[in-house]
Amino acid sequence: MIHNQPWRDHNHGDCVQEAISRATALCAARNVRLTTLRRRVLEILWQSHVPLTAYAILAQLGDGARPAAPPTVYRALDFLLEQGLVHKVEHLNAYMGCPMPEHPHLAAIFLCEHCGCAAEIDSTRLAAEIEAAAAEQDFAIHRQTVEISGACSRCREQRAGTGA
Amino acid sequence: MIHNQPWRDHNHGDCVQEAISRATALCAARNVRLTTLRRRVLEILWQSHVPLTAYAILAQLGDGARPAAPPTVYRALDFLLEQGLVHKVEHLNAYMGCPMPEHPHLAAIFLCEHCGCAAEIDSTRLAAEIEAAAAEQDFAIHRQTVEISGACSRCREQRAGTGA
DNA sequence: GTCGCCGATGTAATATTATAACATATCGTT
DNA sequence: AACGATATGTTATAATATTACATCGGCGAC
Repeated sequence: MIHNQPWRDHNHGDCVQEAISRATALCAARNVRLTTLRRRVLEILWQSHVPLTAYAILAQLGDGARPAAPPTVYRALDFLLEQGLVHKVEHLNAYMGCPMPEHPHLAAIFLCEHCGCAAEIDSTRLAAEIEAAAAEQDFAIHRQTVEISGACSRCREQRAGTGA
Repeated sequence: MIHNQPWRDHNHGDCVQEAISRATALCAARNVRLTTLRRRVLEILWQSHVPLTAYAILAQLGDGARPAAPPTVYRALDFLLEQGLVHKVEHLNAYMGCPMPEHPHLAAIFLCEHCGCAAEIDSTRLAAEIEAAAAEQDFAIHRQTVEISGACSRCREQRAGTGA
């Protein structure tokens, strides 16, 4: 199942709104604090489907005068990662909002190298294959990363059109 | 298929020897140069099944007097990565030798968080699932990363034994 | 209420990972 | 030997992330 296809038209306001309301509900249910700072970081990440580096977030956190310091954003990211509200994109050393944070899951992330967009899919079969491989060697899974970089359909169409 | 299970007993000398001889043959066949420096880096990586950071390699490259400079090792790694002789482990910002460098392939890497060992498996079905997911959304794959961190069988047995 | 605790944030310094830019050396060919 | 191409050395710096300690702010105990 594909959870978002940023390279297809969509009402992005819905993405943002839903992400924030889910995060709010989830933190309330878990009795953890989605503070102003943490919510701001989450909002910044949801401004687009392009993953942002910690320092890109920092730049936006600065209140005009001076930018925030690194630990500020790394701590907020730590919290959001723990709660499953964001994923780290290892290929980019960047971070993105998770569209389905309610339950832990295998996040397979497709990354377009041209437009920078990231889409997360939830593939039951992919997860099952990994679990099977782990079971085969008696390996206890703690954390998984699946990232696929390449060219999304929209970018490929555009490039095909220009003969590129 | 599991290509190496470093947490099971094995004659590690065989790993090293085979890796070097395959690399040598492969570079000869491709008419690219496995220079002394590049081979040394590959040998350092094959000293164990624990992935090494670039700076850990650097420290070993130093000839006693002063350590080598970063570009030295990063350039060697670039070459080895291009030739498929090593993989980057994104979870660790580290590098490991590839046991089957002859053909490009999906490297699914299992990482033990206790002993540090890394094992690469080649799962046809896992690769097929990823290809299917990509095809479904008309995505052209360029690069893939699959990493599973957790506890290997040996470490789990040991910890079970101590009640930990 | 206010005292004290604890989690969250601010701040300064520094560690770790990676690259850019340019100089020098080495190899293979002519 | 002269040359071009590839590889390596060297210096500086960029980009990513963490440590350590100070301060703030909410919240319960009393």
